[in-house]
Amino acid sequence: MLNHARVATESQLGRSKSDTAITRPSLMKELAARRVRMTAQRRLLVSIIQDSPRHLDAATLLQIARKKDPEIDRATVYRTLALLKSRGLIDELDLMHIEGEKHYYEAKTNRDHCHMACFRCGAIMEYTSSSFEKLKEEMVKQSGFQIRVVRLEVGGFCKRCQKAAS
Amino acid sequence: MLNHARVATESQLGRSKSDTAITRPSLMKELAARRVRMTAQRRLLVSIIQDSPRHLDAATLLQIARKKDPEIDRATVYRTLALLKSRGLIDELDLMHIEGEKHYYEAKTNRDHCHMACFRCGAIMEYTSSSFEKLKEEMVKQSGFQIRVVRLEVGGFCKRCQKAAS
DNA sequence: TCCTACTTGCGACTTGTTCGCAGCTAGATT
DNA sequence: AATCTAGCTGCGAACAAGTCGCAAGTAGGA
Repeated sequence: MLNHARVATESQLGRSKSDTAITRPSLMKELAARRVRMTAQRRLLVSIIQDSPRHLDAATLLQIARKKDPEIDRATVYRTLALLKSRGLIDELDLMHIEGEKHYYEAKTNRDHCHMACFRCGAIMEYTSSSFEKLKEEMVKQSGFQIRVVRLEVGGFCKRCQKAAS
Repeated sequence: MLNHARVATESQLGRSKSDTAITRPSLMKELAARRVRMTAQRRLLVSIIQDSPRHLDAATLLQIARKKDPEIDRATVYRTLALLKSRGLIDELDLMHIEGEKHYYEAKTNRDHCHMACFRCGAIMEYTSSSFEKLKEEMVKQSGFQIRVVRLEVGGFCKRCQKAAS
C-alpha cells in the first residue's frame, strides 16, 4: 500500500492567516441539525471519518470500523457515505486513481482545496490558495454556472520524489 | 441517457485569441512519431476518439467501433485507451460521476481546461482561462510539485437549468 | 519472404459498489 | 414508560466496469 498520509504543502504551513486555514465542522452536529436519525453504526463511521488523518476509502473505513463493531456491514458503510455525500457533508475524491478505482472521502472543509497526488510515493498534498477561489468566482461570473462541488486533482511527482529520481 | 454534448462556455465563444482556443493534435501522427505499432483496431478507435464531439466512455467507444468492425473486443478498447493514456495522448475524466462510475476520454488539448457538469441536464461545458494557468504555475512554485496531469471538475447547474428550476 | 515480438479475441475473473428483503430500532407519540 | 412505525441494518446475491492469461493472428523489420 502506498503512503497515503495527507501532507500540507508549504503554502499552507507558511501561513497562519485564518482565511487560509482549513477547518472541518463537526459532522455529528451537522447531522443532528439536519434531524438525521443517529444509530450506533453511523456514530462510529462518522467519528472515524472526522478523526482520520488520511483520506479513507470505503474498504479501509469498514476495516477500521470493525475493530469497534465487528458486526458492521459493508453495505452500511456505503449507505452512510452516500448519506453524508448527499447532505454535502463529505467530499468524494478520486485522487487520480492513484491506487485502483476506489473513492476516497474527507469531511467537507470550510475552503475548497486541491489534492496533489504523487505517482511515485503516493503522498497526498492539500493545497489552498486565494487564486483557486478567484478562479471559481471567475467561472461563475463568465459562464453563469451554479457551482455545487469542485474537485481539483493533480497528479505528478512531489519534491522529494523528484530528487530521489535524479 | 443524459445529454452529454460538449458545450463551449461563453468565455470561450466570446474570445478568439489564439491563446484561449482549444486545439487537439492528431493522435495518429503522435502515435506514428512514437513508433507505436498500428493495427486496424487501433486506427479505428483512435479516429473515433479524435473525431468525437462528445466525451466517450469505454462502452460507447466500443459500440461505435463495432459499427465498422463488429469483431472488435472490449479488451482491445480498454487496452488501447490504456496505451493512449500512458503516452499522454488522452485525458481521463470522471465528469463528477454524473452517470455512474465510468470514465470518459478526450484527446489531449493544447491547454488544460475545466469541465463543468450539470447535474440536471448532463451537459458538459469546457472552460479555459488564464487564471487556471496562473493557479497551476502558483502551485508548482509554492509546493515544488511537478505536475503531470491536472483535472478540474465542477458539478452544479447550468444557466438554463437554473432558470428552468425557478 | 520470413520471423518474432507484439496484438487480438475470448472467456473467466476481480474489484468496487448496489439492491431486495426480513428483522431490528430510534425517537416521536401516546 | 409503553407503543408504534419509518427508516435503518445485516445478509447474500447481483451488478458494472475493468483486467488477465492464453492461444492464434499480424505488423513491420531483417
